[in-house]
Amino acid sequence: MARIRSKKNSSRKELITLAAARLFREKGFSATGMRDLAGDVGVEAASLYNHISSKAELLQEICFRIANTFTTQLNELEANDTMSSIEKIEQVIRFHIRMWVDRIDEVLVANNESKYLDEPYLTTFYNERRIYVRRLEMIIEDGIKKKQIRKIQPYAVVLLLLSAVRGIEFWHRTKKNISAAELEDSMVVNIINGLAAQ
Amino acid sequence: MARIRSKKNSSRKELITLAAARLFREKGFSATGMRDLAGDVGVEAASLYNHISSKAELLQEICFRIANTFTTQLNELEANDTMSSIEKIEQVIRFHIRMWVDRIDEVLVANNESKYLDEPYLTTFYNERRIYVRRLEMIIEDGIKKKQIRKIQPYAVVLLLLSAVRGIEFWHRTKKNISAAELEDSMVVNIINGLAAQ
DNA sequence: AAATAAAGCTAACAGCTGTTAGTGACGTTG
DNA sequence: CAACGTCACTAACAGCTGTTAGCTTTATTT
Repeated sequence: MARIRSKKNSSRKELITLAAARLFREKGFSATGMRDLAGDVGVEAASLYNHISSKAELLQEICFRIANTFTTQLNELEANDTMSSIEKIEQVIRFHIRMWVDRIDEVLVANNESKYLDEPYLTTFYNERRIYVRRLEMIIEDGIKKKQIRKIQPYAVVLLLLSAVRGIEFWHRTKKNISAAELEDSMVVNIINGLAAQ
Repeated sequence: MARIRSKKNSSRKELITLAAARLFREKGFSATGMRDLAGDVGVEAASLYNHISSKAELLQEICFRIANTFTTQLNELEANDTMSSIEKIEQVIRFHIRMWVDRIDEVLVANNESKYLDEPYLTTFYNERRIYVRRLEMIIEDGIKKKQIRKIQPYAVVLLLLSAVRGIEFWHRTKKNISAAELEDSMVVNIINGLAAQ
């Protein structure tokens, strides 16, 4: 029987998924072959199928794992009613930056390669993302209503947040001499200062 | 003989290149097949080769045409010594926005698909882009020296410019009810105001 | 009208794509 | 030791890839 999912098995699949994320990010989903991936893992292409069921599944795994990570964090944040809107936004920004720094491969694949998801996953993924952005807007709207945040277009703010965080990628590539923590703090300070009322 | 390059010929290749830009943008370079492209143009795949010499050449054409367009504009701007630094930056921003609005397919391909260029084109392209960014920084440094621009990190400003303009894409997709001219003006006002000294 | 160039077509290629089938080696458990 | 699950291997597949060769049709020029 052996119903216990062996540690070897799950860590092997995990290793393959992370290697796939790195390759999909670097070369793009379509340009990455199963033989490339196998070579990276140190195995023949056919052997991969002892652990995964298809190339498409790898992309799904990467994209939805990231989507769920962001959604879960937002769930916890929304449930917390002791934080002000500004504090919530600060937590969101910190979380985005941390994800960008720690899990850059998966995040970039979810951003840039998700268009290669098959249906119905493609539609599901885009819906989840749309809802996520909408929920961020609602936090900001709430903050404006409570006069904790300057009166501005919530959608524009979300846009600013997302593209500011996106800028980290460049920064991260060129200025290696700044630590992740420093980066996080200085970004948060800059953005939050621009938002706070008065 | 007939040494005159017929209008038909050049416009046919142009048509193919623009269709390629649209497909490369939509589906990515690797995921776009010559049969897809041919279908879009209304022709069999083999017939494309009466006008172009390879798929790779199409990507080169798109990327370097865009690179040259930006570089040429910057050349003219640098040669002009009656403009202040702020005015020059304003012209740069306006140009970027106009390119983003008018030639979105080609610009996005040059941004996102250039990694699929073969050597030596890949290296050449990245070098041109690096030099372009460096030249923008120099305009800003010059403006700081002449006290026309606030004292800030030039590299950060260039980053801001480029990613702010990038945000237009989202905006453009969602808020169709604002004209390109309005968009350009409001973006320019916002960015320039943040930069000017005093 | 004859000649020539431009641009389409079909058929086919070699190589690569993701994936399956079948086999055997290894290590753990009964 | 026998049985079993895990996981690697080789060989092979059908379908797709960019591209070429050769031929024919359409348009332009002399």
